[in-house]
Amino acid sequence: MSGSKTILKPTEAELSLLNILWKLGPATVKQVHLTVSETQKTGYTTVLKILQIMHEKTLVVRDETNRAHIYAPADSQKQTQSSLLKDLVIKAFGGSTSKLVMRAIGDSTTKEEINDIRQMLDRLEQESEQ
Amino acid sequence: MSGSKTILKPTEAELSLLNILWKLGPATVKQVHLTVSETQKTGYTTVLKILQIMHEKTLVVRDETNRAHIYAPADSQKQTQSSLLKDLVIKAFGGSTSKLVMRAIGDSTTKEEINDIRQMLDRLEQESEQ
DNA sequence: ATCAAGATACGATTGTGTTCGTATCAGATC
DNA sequence: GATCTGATACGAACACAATCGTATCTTGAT
Repeated sequence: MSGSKTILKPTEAELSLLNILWKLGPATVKQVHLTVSETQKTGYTTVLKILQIMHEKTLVVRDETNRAHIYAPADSQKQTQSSLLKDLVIKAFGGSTSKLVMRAIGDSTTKEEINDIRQMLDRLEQESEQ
Repeated sequence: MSGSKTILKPTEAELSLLNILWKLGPATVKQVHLTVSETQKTGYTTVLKILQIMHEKTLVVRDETNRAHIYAPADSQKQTQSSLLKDLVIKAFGGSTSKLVMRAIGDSTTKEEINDIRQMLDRLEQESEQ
């Protein structure tokens, strides 16, 4: 069920632009470039080119109504995060999500985070029990 | 404390060989290639080359005593998994491990896995409390 | 109509990952 | 010591990601 299609894995540069688009919402190249520039020095046309490539790959949708095109993520942040996780689970954790989760927890979670996670588990179990 | 060094991120092909080395223990190119061949068709020299590159990058150590060199992972599977997770947390989850964990749990864990994770949380909390 | 400003499109360059064919080397056997 | 075998080393080819300079296009103002 749900999405399917063969999973599209964004590259590193693409993912960083997706992060910006999820934060800004639909945006022009100019806006994206401006945001990028807060943390890195990257040329305008570099951002443009990557967005164009992402459009070809259907990682983003593009509204060409106006002269300055408006780009928006094709998939939700949630879907993309799930894809990337699934990929890592397969390639580095032998397909076991729980192994990944336990490694992640063991590494670097604070007490507050542990509580958040426990609540999440409770909620999940309730849902699946009724 | 612990490892540090700038995190060395294995590529996809490298990671697949690391998985084999963790499973086999120290092994020759021949052994690695044989194992690879169970699931993919990859040339012997391809495996050799990748192992050589990994050696240059210090992703593996190499025993050159005998004619057929013996390769072994430089870092533990645990360390590598942690590195990869950390990388994904930063690039796709805004640095929040708990967000990653919750996404992973929400996606695809079975009841048994949920129990495993809960036990892990309990253990963690006990440890940090004493 | 022309022009200037600001946008997209194109093309080249560079770097890196992956693959493998061929060359070379080392060691055992005759 | 010549040869055969099985290993490593080298180099080239291909693909893709990332970057950016330059060319082209569009539109509003003169």
